[in-house]
Amino acid sequence: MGNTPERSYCTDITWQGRANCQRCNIRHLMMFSGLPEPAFTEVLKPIDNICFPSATVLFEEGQHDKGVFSIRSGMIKLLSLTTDGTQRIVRLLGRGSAIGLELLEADECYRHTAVALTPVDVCHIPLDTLRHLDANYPQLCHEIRARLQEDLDRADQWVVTLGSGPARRRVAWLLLFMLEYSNAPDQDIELLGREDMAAIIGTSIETASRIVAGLKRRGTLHKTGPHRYRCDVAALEAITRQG
Amino acid sequence: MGNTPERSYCTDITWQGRANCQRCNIRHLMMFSGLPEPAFTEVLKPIDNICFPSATVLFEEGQHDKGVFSIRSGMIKLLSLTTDGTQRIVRLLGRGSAIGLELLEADECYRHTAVALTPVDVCHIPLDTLRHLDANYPQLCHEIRARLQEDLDRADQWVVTLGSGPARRRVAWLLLFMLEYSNAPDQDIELLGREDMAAIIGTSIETASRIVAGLKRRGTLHKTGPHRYRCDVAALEAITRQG
DNA sequence: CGAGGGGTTGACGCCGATCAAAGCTGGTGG
DNA sequence: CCACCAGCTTTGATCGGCGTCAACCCCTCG
Repeated sequence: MGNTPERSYCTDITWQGRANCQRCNIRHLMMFSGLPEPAFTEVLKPIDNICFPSATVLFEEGQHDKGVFSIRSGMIKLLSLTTDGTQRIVRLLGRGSAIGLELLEADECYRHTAVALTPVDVCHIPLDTLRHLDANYPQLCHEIRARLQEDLDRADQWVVTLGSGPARRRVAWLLLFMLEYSNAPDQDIELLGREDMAAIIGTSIETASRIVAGLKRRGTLHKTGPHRYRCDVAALEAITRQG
Repeated sequence: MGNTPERSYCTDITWQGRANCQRCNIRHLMMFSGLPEPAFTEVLKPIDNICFPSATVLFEEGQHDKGVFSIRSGMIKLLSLTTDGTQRIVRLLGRGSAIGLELLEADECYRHTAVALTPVDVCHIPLDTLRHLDANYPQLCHEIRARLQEDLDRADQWVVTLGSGPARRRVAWLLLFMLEYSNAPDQDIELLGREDMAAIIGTSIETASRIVAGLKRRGTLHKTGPHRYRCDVAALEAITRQG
């Protein structure tokens, strides 16, 4: 309860407990940002703020009733299994995104498995709470709809950019997306593991590795820390165009 | 104004004019199905029912202000251009689907180009009309949200099934989707042109052609009319699993 | 029935999958 | 603080699948 309660309450990675959406310092990014004050007090209690370590499975495809998560920080992958047993990553989500909104529709079960790629800080909203708000505050439906539209745009973008063309070009797109998603201050990103990259661009692990290794040799990727690399954006964009 | 006005009014392919949503014989499938009666009279006039021949471009990526279309019959493809100039088809849509809902979000421009794959019968809803209804009838937002969720599910499914694995398997998936989308009474479908198939599964035209030709030879596809083929569903599902 | 455009097929080369092995790197415990 | 280990990354060799270019065929529509 010092001078910066908004920050110390829930972006502290060690803190776990009741969410305080009114004070939330990234509230403008979150799903409830447009709700009137009464809705906040009404809804405050059942919403939990939780931190999970990297690699935690938040939920699995086909499950239900676990509720919706709103991401405060960190990155989460949504994946499905293909008929040959390998995983395919369908979307990457970060700060401000919500996952599990599909529970609001009739069948009430998750369409994907959600796994943390980094330590994540999320708010958990029980389905009943969300339904209640959804029924009483029309503004929330618009907010959710906008998020679905964003997800849809992103999914379509993946089909177009990561779903065709030579593997080299797809890697370039992926790196550019990572830069964008992580809001990198300079042009540093934390590289994904090769297995995840392969599951995103739809190639073998070895191919992903060969291409990344090539980019490093050529200086397009320059190491700045453990798993961190600075990207030559111009070079990546060039690959995006020619191959 | 005979005995079957619902049918003769607007499923007649030669008729063009005012939409009559109240009498619409596929109204239960359409976006306005949940609206109260006053909303219908209020909204009736600005909505047009239109038929377009095959290959018509309904709108193009980046345009705005043309409004939203609700599909009464026929099939429409949504496509984007890749960086190398070839088209990539992102989604197929048929009866009951809406296209252009992205206009409701802030930037108000289409994300894709929409082209009729067959003769289509659509209702055209001006953006202002939709906005007005959206603001006054909360039920409509839920209806639209459900449609976005469906589109999202379909987009994700495409990434997983049509975005990886050998070309043979992708063609099998595509044919199974076509069967599902077209609600084929028996297991007949109208095959797409090879260029469209290639743009959906992300291969060259020749590869798509070779695979389809192979399926014909093997009897998995059996000709029943011009461009029409009966599918051996079991065989396609087998390909889906093994390759 | 006749033209035209899409569909099919062949030959060839390259990209990327696969299998296998070696090199790094970060984390752990002495 | 250093050595070591496990898992991840990188690299090599080989092979099959798919893209490309080109020619031919056939079906569809007028």
